[in-house]
Amino acid sequence: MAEIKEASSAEVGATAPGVRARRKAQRPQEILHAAFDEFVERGYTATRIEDVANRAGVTKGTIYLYFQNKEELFQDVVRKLSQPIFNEEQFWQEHQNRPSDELVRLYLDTVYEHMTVNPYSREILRFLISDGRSFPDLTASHYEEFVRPILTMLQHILEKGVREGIFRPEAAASQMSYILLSPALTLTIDKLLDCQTDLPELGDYVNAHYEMIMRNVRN
Amino acid sequence: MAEIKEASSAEVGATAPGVRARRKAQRPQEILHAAFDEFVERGYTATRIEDVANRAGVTKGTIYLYFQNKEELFQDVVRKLSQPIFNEEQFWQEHQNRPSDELVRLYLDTVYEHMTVNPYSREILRFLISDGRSFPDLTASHYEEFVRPILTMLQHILEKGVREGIFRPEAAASQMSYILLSPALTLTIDKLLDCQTDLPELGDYVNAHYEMIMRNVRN
Amino acid sequence: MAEIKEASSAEVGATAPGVRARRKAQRPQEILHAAFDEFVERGYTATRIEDVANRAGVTKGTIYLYFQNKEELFQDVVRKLSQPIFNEEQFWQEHQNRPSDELVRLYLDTVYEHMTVNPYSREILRFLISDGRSFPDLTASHYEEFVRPILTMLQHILEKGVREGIFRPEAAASQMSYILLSPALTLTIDKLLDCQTDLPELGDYVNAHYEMIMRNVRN
Amino acid sequence: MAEIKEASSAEVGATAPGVRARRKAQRPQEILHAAFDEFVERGYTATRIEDVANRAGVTKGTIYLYFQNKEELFQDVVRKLSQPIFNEEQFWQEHQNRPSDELVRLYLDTVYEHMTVNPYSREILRFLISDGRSFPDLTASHYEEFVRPILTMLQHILEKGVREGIFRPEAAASQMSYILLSPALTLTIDKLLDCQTDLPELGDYVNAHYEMIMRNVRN
DNA sequence: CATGAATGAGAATTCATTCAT
DNA sequence: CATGAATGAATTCTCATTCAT
Repeated sequence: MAEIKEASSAEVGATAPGVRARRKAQRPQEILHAAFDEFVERGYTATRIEDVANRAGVTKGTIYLYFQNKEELFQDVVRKLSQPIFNEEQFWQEHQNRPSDELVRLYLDTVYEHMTVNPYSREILRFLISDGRSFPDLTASHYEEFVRPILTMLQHILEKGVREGIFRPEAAASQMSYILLSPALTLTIDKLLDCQTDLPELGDYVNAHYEMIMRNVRN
Repeated sequence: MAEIKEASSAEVGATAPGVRARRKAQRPQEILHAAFDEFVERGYTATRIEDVANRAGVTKGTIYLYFQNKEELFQDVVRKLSQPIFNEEQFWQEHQNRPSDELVRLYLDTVYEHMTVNPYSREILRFLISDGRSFPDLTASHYEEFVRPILTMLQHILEKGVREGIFRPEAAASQMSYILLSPALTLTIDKLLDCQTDLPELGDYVNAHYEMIMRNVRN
Repeated sequence: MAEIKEASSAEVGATAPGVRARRKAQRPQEILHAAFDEFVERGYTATRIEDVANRAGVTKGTIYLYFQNKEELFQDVVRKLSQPIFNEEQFWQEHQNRPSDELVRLYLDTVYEHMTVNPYSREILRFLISDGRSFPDLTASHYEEFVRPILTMLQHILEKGVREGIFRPEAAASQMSYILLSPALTLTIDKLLDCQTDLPELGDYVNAHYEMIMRNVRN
Repeated sequence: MAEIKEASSAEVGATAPGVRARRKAQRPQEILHAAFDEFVERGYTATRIEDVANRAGVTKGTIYLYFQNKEELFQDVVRKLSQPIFNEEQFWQEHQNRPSDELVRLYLDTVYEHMTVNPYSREILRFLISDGRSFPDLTASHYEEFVRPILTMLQHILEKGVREGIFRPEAAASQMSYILLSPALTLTIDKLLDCQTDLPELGDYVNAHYEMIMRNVRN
């Protein structure tokens, strides 16, 4: 989490006119992160605004200067702290001319790297599973903006492989990317449950996942 | 839910001494189901005991005749409404002499049938993702009693296939069953999020899942 | 306390026609004693009817067969378990012709003996101090029936001593018995507070009390 | 009660920064007094936090800004509203060179004056008799801080009289002060019970008490 | 802008009392 | 008579939200 907070501070710090203004400009971010942490620890309903305020180093009233109410705060946490894994355009540019099986590997590495480094996606998934029914639009838009692109990206790689003839035609069937990505979700849920499942090393797991995909898509 | 209520009435109905006794015997089940429904709709923290009571057709006080407090009620919901998918022994007896690939198919059909017919496992997963950190033992024991057996069952089928030479030796590697079962979990989470993902028919999905497994385990 | 419970059982036991009837006849007494014990341990408000019932070996409903409600139960405990220390007439008959100073000693011994053997007076005093304002008539009538006679008895002894010329005339002044009996009340309060005051042996205390009286009343 | 409230305002009033701060500084005292009054009227258990709040002119929630819970409130009432009768050092300074019998009289006058003017000691005794068993440390520390010093003070006066030869040696025996002070406690209990005992004027009672003491301690 | 005292609508829990069996 | 399941009013305590300073 730290690296992200720092990233966001960095964005602001450089050109801000004074300490006061800098503080002020950061406030919403600081509050969002404090809220995120509290929501992770206690869940939405059990989190008290005052806890968020304390963690953010401000007082209750201040929260209400930046967020209408607790529900808005929650939704803003989900909306503003969600981070896309891929910029698809950039991915294609960076990896032009690579064979499709290598692209699958790069894709997978990126997905697991993101999951490893960054607790946001995982915990936001928890928020949506726990309290999403109270915020149906939020769930839908989060899915469209942050989940679907990941599936679409894989779909595009698979289609490329099919076009190139190294993947079998059925590899681009509609539900395929969905099924092929599943093991990553399984690992996520496992961490959310935090129960001692005896999983192997992450590296082995990624390899196994990669091989599973290949056996399904290769001609 | 229906089948459970009926089961419990059946146990008691015949020999119950009087109306009062019969009611008393059913109450805990009725309350558990009402609580389950409310927890599903609102989540643990946002559910009020009075809501549970109203849904169960009793008053607040009655809840406390049968459950110490809200936390115990929650834990009892998870413990008592969880249902094992397989009786492994019975599975083997019923399907003696079947070839391993057919067993995989039977296994998968059972898993998806269970998921379709019965909201308990799915919603209890939601409970544990949402509030499991407040009840760590609960999560652990639920995992051991209801989740691990499903993985173990698959593992045993895979091992049988390997022994018979129709599955490749790596099919019984430790993380394999974990990975191969993932698509079922994905579907579960999808339903928990209740967002309009454009999944195909369940039948097609199961077929795709089955084929994914076969491509990974066949020699 | 035991000896009193036994006393009351004994009264009934001998000639009762059957066990059932005997039980029934004892019920109110048993409930009163159970209630007394609970009130002593927890105080009036904090005592639950069910605790009383459990201690009496019956169920909640049964209490209401014998007592209108909790308030009545409390008042009956005070009224029916209060025990007079003296039967004044009997005292005079038994100790005819004794000199007055000896009567004072006999009187004092009786008072302290009663206090030692029997927790009722003390605890009923606690009840009245704690909750008497909710039952003003109760307090008044208890005072008249059980407290004033003790003071009057002493008053009469003092008057006798004055008549006989061995006590000075002022010994029979109106507030005198009140003041002279005070040390016994002090000891009672001390026990009610149950704080470790470093009082000497009871015997020494009674001697000191007796001497205090004598120094005040002797000519 | 008045004098205490005023005292606390005086401490703060002068330099307080604003109305809010001034209010905040007074609130705990105001609540303590309101709680005291309610506890006196209804007893600890029967007093509702809301009653205290209403009497203090605030709402329920406010009580909890200043006191953790009802038990703490009760204990703070006992601890913070208890007032020592004597500052022993000051007593000796003010009354240097007075004969011991005169000191006894001054002592007694102070005790009864305190009892007359100030309901705190009396009612706190009620609290401890009623509910002290739920707060054993409270009872013990109250005894040490507020009761024992009164007995010790008398003990010291008696010892001085013995040294000076005007009191007989036994006047300083350990239980003596305990016995000699008893009539004051009797009067206190009498007021707690609020039953119409036909006591004479307070002045006469104090005189009688004083004479009782003198007859016991004079050579 | 920021504060934090105050509010008051709830929510969990308890328990005297009733009444069908 | 006795039971004990059920009730529901009452009570403690919490916390999102407001607003005077």
